[in-house]
Amino acid sequence: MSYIPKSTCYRVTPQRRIVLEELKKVCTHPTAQEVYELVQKQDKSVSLATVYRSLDFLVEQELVIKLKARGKQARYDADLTQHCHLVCKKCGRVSDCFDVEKLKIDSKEIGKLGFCPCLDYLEIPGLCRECCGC
Amino acid sequence: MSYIPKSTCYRVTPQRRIVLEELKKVCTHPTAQEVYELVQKQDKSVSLATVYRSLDFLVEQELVIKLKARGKQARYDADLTQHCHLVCKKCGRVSDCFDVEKLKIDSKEIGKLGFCPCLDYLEIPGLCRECCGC
DNA sequence: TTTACTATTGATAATGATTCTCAACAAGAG
DNA sequence: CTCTTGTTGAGAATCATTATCAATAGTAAA
Ligand SMILES: [Mn+2]
Ligand SMILES: [Mn+2]
Ligand SMILES: [Zn+2]
Ligand SMILES: [Zn+2]
Repeated sequence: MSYIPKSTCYRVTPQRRIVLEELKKVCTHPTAQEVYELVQKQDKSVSLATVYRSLDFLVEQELVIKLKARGKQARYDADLTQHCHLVCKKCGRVSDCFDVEKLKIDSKEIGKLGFCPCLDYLEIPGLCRECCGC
Repeated sequence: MSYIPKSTCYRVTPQRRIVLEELKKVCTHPTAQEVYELVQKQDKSVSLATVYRSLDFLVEQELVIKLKARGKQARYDADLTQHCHLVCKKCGRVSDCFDVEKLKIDSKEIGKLGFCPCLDYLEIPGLCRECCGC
């Protein structure tokens, strides 16, 4: 009689697949607009709104990380290996820092302040090689 | 004959003074809108645009720090003693961490990656006491 | 297959924080 | 006072992101 809603897991659509695949190809931490341009090269019919929705979806599925960085546009990263980000305050470029040992942030000490840090989302502001004289 | 522009340093206007004074009173890292509401209690005639402009000005003068934090609105801090910020990913609250020794980020090691970090602008994402079960 | 239902999409409008425009005003130099 | 430039309030514009909505596509029951 009443229609029982199914478990609904057919969620890997062609659009979402393209977004994830294109994001995996690059290491530039592109903005949504930049992802859209990459996706367009694969399929002209995918809309910008769908790119935004796909990115949201992939972030929720924890297949993609969303970076706030500097600037107005968010940036995205499909590399899930633990690393943090070095964000240039001048040009906005985002580079990776995989050697997390270089960041000896003492989680336990911060924990005593009543705060559970997520260090894999850490964005360290500064100046990149090109923008920094030193 | 030609008018030589003066050194022009009469820049501490009443509006800017109120903005800075109100910001110094609080430790909540308010948004521009929240600063506007504080300023309104002192002087109803100050506009939101002026609050934005004053905050920009104070940031440029390095009297105020601008935080990107999570969320859409920027936050501001008039406390210039060296400290970093703990940003709750859930509720958005920003708290201070003055004991920078707790953050033993190795600037030299990061420097080897060709990046000059500004650790006094560091925002550490995580979960605050209220939002974290642990 | 046919039907019923729901998720997803493209196109487009709306939102909202921030920035810009501009005429009026304020203040310093002469 | 006069000239010039900085600052303001009011409101418009910008632009990244989100919401709306009708159309479509996928799924499962019958
Ligand atoms: Mn990365
Ligand atoms: Mn602070
Ligand atoms: Zn740079
Ligand atoms: Zn919280």
